[in-house]
Amino acid sequence: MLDFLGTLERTHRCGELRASDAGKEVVIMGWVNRRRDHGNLIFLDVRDRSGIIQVVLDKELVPEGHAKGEQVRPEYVVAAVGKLRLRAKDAINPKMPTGEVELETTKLLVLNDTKLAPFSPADEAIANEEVRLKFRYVDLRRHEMQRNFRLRHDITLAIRESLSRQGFLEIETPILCKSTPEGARDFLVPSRVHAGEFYALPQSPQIFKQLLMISGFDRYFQIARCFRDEDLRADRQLEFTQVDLEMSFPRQDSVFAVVEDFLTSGFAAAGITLPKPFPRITYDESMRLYGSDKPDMRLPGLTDVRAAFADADLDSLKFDPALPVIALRIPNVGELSRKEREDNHPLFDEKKGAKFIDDFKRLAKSFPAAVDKIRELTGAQEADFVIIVAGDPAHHIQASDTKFPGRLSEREIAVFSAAGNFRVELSKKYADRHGAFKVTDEVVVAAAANSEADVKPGPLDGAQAFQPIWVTDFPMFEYDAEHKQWMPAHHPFTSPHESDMANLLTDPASVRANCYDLAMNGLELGSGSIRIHSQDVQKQIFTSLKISEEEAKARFGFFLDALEYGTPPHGGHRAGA
RNA sequence: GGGGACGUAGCUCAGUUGGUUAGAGCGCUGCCCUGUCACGGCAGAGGUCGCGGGUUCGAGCCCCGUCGUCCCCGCCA
Repeated sequence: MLDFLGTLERTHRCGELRASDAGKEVVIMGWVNRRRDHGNLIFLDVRDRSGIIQVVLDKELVPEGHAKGEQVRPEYVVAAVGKLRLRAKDAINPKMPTGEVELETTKLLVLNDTKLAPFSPADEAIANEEVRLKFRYVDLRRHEMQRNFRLRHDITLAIRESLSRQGFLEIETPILCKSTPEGARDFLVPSRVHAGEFYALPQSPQIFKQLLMISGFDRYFQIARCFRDEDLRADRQLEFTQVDLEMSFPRQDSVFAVVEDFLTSGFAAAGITLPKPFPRITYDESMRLYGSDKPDMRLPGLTDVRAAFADADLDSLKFDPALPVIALRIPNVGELSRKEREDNHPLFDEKKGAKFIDDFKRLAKSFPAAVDKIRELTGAQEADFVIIVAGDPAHHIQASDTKFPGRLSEREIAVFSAAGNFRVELSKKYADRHGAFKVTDEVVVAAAANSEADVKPGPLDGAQAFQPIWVTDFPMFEYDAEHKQWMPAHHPFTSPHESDMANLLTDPASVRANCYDLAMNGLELGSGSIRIHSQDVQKQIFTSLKISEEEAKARFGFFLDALEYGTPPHGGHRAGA
């Protein structure tokens, strides 16, 4: 028989109770996490979103309460009334935040019973995804899930506060809308009124936010839901959330300052301190130093050691002398056996037209002078694992050899990125040995522990663990070999560098974009650009993309019209949430 | 669209070369227990080995098909 709640009111959340509350008359309500029945003495762990408190039912003192405690099972909903008391010294549980106290119960109400779910929120091992989703409401009772939701709330609140403080207005944009030509497949919603026609769900608020700038809202942001009907991955969902923003009259620096502020605020809400301002690197430098446009800077970068080799050396090693010779080193990996090295071979992508030498010892025997020089250039220690990556003349990839002053050719990029990918794969594989990722794990664990308490301890220094960096000056276009045409690397509204405009038609590969990514630890956190605000430039871009006027009109018509009605210079950013 | 792994008790999983009655831990049910906190003790229930077909004297195990789940590639401007 269930009890009625009546006029009883909760006085505290379970997890909030501390030694300083001892002596108080307390009413708590929640779910039974575990029951420990000692016959005449029963302990109930009662749980709500704040945590767990031990409720004691003594048959001698409260026979009715004890009798109810005997019927109670895990996940029953109960209310317990009584006096909070300090536990005896030898009964203190240092593993629980509430472990110094317990509730000496005078009255126990059973508010609801439960069917037996296939798993319990108190379980250590978690059930498979399918079962968890079917019983989502039970799964979400788990401490870890409650903590994640809370953390997300804290972070988005901090982001809203930061952006609002910086003069941004949060504005919602339509969900049911016209299909816009972005990269992914649209989700479609059939229209009841217009049979046979469909609404599309937005892949991002890109067009809307640019329209808002044209409308004079000046600074806009939105924590926006985006929809893309593409195949899933473990870290990719059909609907996801972005922090989306756009501002008028921006310089690139002003966008960076805004993003750095909301991001550091968000991390601070998770108890992690990021140093401001974030470092910056151009796309070309990033390719040169990390072989990637989203560098992971927790480990040493790449070193071009071409100069260490005489031309004759390169010839006998069958390295392409026109391309960089790259040393990549991963600290403290130690010496690898031949078998271990062979197991690593599949991690290297030979299709990029590059080859490698991973037997540094043998290289030292044949080319001692070169190896000395490499050690000097890379600062490699005895215990470091060093691999040489170079262009393979036998494996020429299809690429133009055009080179621009101070910029990388496609073929160079191919070698750098082959080395960069290898660096990342090997870093993951030998994470235990170099230990550079461990710092991150430790900070994450510590931050998670912080977020469990209502009052957070001091912030953690995440400077070593989380290394954000701006990557700037991306190429404007990428060559799509399959369709034999130039494609926008970002999107077609990204503005080109003013100084590169002259090459738009003659030499698309050389044009840099006012476009930037924010990378952290080898992941892309977000990206953005300064947009095109002039109809003129926009037309030139379409021309170089070989998009005809009719086609442009059909695909972006209303947006191009809008550009003709007083569009301010504007730019923005979006970041995954 | 392509590739891989998996599917055995409510949950997490083991099951050897194809061989008698398919196991463990947790959970569940009953009984005992006044200081536990992943309480403990005793007893017990619980299985269409995803499904269909085949090979075999004999299939959880081998083969074919099928369904489902997860992961990866393509895809995600």
